[in-house]
Amino acid sequence: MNRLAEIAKLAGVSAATVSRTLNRPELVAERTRVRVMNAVQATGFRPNELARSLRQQGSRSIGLVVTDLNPFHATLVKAVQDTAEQNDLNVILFTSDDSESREREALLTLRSHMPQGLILIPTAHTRQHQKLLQGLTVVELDRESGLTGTHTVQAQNRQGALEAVRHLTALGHRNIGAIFGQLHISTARARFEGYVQALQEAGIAYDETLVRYGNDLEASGRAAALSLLAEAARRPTALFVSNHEMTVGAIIALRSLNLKIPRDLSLASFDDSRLMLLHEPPISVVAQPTYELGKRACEVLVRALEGGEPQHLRLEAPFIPRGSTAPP
Amino acid sequence: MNRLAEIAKLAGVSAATVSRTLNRPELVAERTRVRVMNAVQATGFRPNELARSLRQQGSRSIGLVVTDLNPFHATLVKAVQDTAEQNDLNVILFTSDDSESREREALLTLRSHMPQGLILIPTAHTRQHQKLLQGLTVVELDRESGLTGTHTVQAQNRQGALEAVRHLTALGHRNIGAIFGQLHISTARARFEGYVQALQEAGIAYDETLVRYGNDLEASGRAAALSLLAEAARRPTALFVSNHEMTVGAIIALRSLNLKIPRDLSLASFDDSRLMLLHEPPISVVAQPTYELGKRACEVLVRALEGGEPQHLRLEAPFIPRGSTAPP
DNA sequence: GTGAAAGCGCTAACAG
DNA sequence: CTGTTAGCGCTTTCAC
Repeated sequence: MNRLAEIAKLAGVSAATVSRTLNRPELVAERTRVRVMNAVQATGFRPNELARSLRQQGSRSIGLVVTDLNPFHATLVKAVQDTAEQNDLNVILFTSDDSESREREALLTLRSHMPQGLILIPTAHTRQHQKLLQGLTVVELDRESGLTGTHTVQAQNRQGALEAVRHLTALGHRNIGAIFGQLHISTARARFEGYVQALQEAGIAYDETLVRYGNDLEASGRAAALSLLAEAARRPTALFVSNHEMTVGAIIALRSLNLKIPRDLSLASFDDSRLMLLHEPPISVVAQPTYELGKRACEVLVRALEGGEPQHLRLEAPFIPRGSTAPP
Repeated sequence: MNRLAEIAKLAGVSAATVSRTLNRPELVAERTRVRVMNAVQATGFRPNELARSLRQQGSRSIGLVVTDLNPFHATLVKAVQDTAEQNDLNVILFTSDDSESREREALLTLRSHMPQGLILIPTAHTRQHQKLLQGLTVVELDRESGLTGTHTVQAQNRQGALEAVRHLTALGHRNIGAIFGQLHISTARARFEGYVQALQEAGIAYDETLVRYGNDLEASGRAAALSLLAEAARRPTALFVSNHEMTVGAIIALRSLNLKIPRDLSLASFDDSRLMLLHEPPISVVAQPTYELGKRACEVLVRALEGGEPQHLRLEAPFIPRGSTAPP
């Protein structure tokens, strides 16, 4: 006997009535409703979500695919999770590690769970997985893949980078090194454009020997910083690093070279954290509203599920000058 | 027509045969198998997990309930996630925030998804949720609740704290302040015991005015440190903080009091991170093998699902002395 | 080695 | 307002 039928027997009604009481109580007579609810309370009954989702052709779950699980992503996940819970949704989490196969696997697995929708940090491979997104409400978070029909929630990456590098040029820096992610990732591209624009505004020629590209992980930031400081024809007096993990790598590199911030090199970076704040000196950063990004992504998804046009949110990412940036 | 039936038609067999081909290919003739697999490949078919789980009375999912989602937990989650994926399991994530209602909600929701098992960071309320764990294979991670029949995977908390405080006494400290979590949490209790033992070994009387208790979050560490340094009858010359977030809070407190580490106060803490490593001076820590903890928890769960005695793993948490600890 | 049929636990039409 | 019935997509007997 299934659980629902048990309750039904206990309350002396049919299974359908129990189901109705739980899902559309207004259709049930008060007397009956009370009787059923008592039985439900007494047994601690919860309908089987699998059966319910199967029957309803859709679950109360949403997918969340992140590219990694560093502190930035953890905050995003927490925000999505909290917001989902408020909307009676639960989250199936995947990590793609920016890998094509893991992303595909995540999307395939997700689909087989009949999710309501999907919040996704897209990767370079997302476009080729377009078919797997068919029929799903998709919110792209943090980055954008260029796919049409999806919603997007991201920071004002270009503007943030622009302000950071403007700050450096205003301090008098002319040789400004920079480390970005791969330029086919929208965030890296936007931050790169902000960097270039700030140079232009200051009348500084763009010099490709001052720029390196990593993969957003710490090790690549370290390698990029070492390469930049060892090889650059003109040694930079300031460094702009476009994500948190690579900044950590850069800081480690600077220490190994025994360079003092900001005396030997000014450092400005993307993504605030307590590490950046407690560093000596504190690091000047572009502060993305991380929790807010995740929260809004989930809210956009919820609204989208109720129907509506694609939404495209861009949250402000203010630059916060701190002790790591000084005149050359 | 359901998807399975579609494949069946395409391959000219019955639905049952398609199902067999996917799940128990050895029962199917080679010729048929090839034909079915071709149809599956061609269409990119994935069986509906909901239907499958319902029919099989069990899903391929495991629950993961963490108390928070700070960097420590993020690493645990990633480890569990990675290991689960290798075992063809997927993870349903919940955050309890150490709250009774959120933990109960998580367990109720989880049950309705027919999970294989559960990895759980227990809270003070887990014991009263014992009924909700009935029939589930449970691995307690990081902490232990005292429930019987569960598996446990945790660090050697007492030993770690013991070594840290021994280090402080060896340096000559006699007034050693300490900040712990609530003592009914097993990790806090074990670390407290390590602290007390180290004092005993050094012939130092335990002084309760030197001890504070927080809730494992940053703000409480800050408050505890301020209280300790402002009010303690004998001002401590060293401070042991028993978790990462509270250590961050303590560091902030020390700065606000303009106390220099280790000149004015030695600091030793629990949980390594890049923040601790890059802090100036680097913080001496008890380094839990965080990723390993999550990985082993998942491995224990997988093994437990195949049957077997309750396992109780305790991983070493070595103390790493760094620049934040010095003679008084 | 394969197909027909039943059923996992639930919800939605349809009667009454 | 409530009960009966069918069926979501799959797997698993049970025959053949």
